[in-house]
Amino acid sequence: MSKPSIPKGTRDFLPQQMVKRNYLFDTLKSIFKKYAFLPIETPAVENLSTLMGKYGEEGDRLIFKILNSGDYLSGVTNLAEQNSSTLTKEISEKALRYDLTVPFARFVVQNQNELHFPFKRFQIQPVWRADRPQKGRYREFFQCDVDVVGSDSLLYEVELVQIFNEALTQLKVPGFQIKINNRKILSGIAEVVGAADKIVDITVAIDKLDKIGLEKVNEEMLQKGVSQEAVGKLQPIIQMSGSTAEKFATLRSVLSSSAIGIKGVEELEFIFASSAQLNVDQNLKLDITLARGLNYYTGAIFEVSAENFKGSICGGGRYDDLTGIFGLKGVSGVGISFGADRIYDVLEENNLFPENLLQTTDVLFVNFGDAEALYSMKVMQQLRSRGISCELYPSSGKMQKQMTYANNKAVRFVAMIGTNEMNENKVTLKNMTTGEQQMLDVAQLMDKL
RNA sequence: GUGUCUUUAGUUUAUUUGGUAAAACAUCUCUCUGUGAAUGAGAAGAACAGGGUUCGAUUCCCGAAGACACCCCA
Repeated sequence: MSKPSIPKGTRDFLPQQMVKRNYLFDTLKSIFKKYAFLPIETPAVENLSTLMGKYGEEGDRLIFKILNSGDYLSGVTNLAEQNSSTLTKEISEKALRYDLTVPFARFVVQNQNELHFPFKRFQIQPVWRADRPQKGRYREFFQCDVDVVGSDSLLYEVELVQIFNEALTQLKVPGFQIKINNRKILSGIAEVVGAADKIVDITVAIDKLDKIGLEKVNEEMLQKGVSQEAVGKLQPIIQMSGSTAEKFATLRSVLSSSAIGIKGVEELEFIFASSAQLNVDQNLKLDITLARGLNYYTGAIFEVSAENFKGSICGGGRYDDLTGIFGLKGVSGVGISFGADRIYDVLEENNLFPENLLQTTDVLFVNFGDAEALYSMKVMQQLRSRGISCELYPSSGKMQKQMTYANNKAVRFVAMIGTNEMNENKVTLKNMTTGEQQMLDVAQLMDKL
C-alpha cells in the first residue's frame, strides 16, 4: 500500500488550525462589513480565456489548467506540429482561478445590470498557482479581497489604507508596513528617462538597492539595456532620501516634464495627506521601487510587509481598464488582497493568536446504558436549545475510556446520569478542571454552564 | 524555469566500512466494567510498493517525491 498524500503546496487543516484560521477570517470579515462591503463568491474554475493574459507572461505559466474531459486529443489538428503552448489551448479550456480580482472583473461585467455602482465587495476564497512552493508560498491559498468598482475617487484608496491599518492592528501583525507607489509615477519615470519598455527592469533593479548597493544597481540596469544617459537621469530618484514630503519634492522636480508622472505624484500626495488627517499614516510608506507584476494596475499600488517575514502579506492597487477587457469600458476599480496564509504564518511564528480560541464541547454525557443514554439525550436537547454544546459518549464502555475521551478533547464538564440520577431527576456534574462534582436538576445545570 | 538539501512506524529522531532496524511521544489493551490528565505491564505499527550496482542495499548510484533558496508573488 502506498501512503496517501496530497500534492505539494497544499495542506490539510486540523481542528486546531481551523479555529485559528476562522478567527483570522472572521476578524477580516467583520472589518470589511464595517466599511460596507458586500460578500460574493465566484467559481473555483474559470474559462481559461478569462484568465490568460491578465497576469503577465510569468502569471500565465503559473495558471493551473484543467484538461478537457473525454477524448481531448480527438479535436487536435496536426498533433505533431503542435508545441506545448499551442496545444494547451486545444486541450484545455478551463482553469483554476489565479486570484480573485480578475474573476471579479468578469463577474462585474457579467452581472452589471444587477449591481449598483460604486459596487463594494469582499470575497474570501482559495486561489491556485502552479508555483514552486517554499516557506510562505503555497499552491493553494486563501485571498481575502476587498474591491470597489465604478468610481475613480481617491477616497477609496484612503479607505483601503484605513482597512489595512485597522485589520493588521487588530490582528496584531508585528511591524507591518504599508508600502505604496503609483504606476503613473513609474510611467512618468520611464517617459522622462526615455525607456518606456524598460520600466520593469528599472524597478526590479532599484528594488535591490538595499541588498546590492548603488553601483551594482546601475550595473544591472546597463546590463538590461538601459542607456547610460537614462541611468544618469535616474540617480536623484534612486538616491532619494529624507521625509516623504522631501521625496515628493524630488519626484516633482525629476518628473516635471511628464504630465502623467506629476498626476501620479499628486494622487499619492492626496492619499498621504488624507491618511495623516485620519491618523492612519504611521505605517504608510512611499516606496517607488514597488512595481508589482500584475500588469492590470494603472494607479496606486499597495503592498504590505511584516517584520521578519520575507515577501508581502497583502497587495493591491487601482485598475482602470480591467473590466474593459471583458467589454465594459470606463469602470475604474481599486482593491486590496490579504494573504491569509502568510498572515497566519506570521501570527503563528510570533504566537499572536488569542489563547481561548479552541471551542470544545461544553459537556460530555457519560453513557451508562441504553435507557440512561436516551434520558441523557433528552437533557441534551434542552441544553442545545440554550446554545450549549454537548455530546454523549456513543457506547457504555468503561468509565475510564469515556473520561479519557473527555480529557483529550478538553471538555469542560462531564455529566453523569445513572439510575440514581434518573430516579431523582437529576444530573451529576463534574468540573474537569477542578474535579469537583455535584448533583443538580436540569435548571441548575443550565445556570452552571 | 535554476540551484541546494532531505527522504526510516501516525509524529520526531537513532542505527550500519553495505550483513535481517532502535527509541520517545501518540494510538490501542490490561492494571481499573460510576470517575480523567499518575504508575506499571503489554500490543500493533517503518526503511520512496521505482530502477541500477552487489551474494546481500535502509546505507552506494540513478530516478522520483518533499523542503528550502533564486525568480516571481499572497
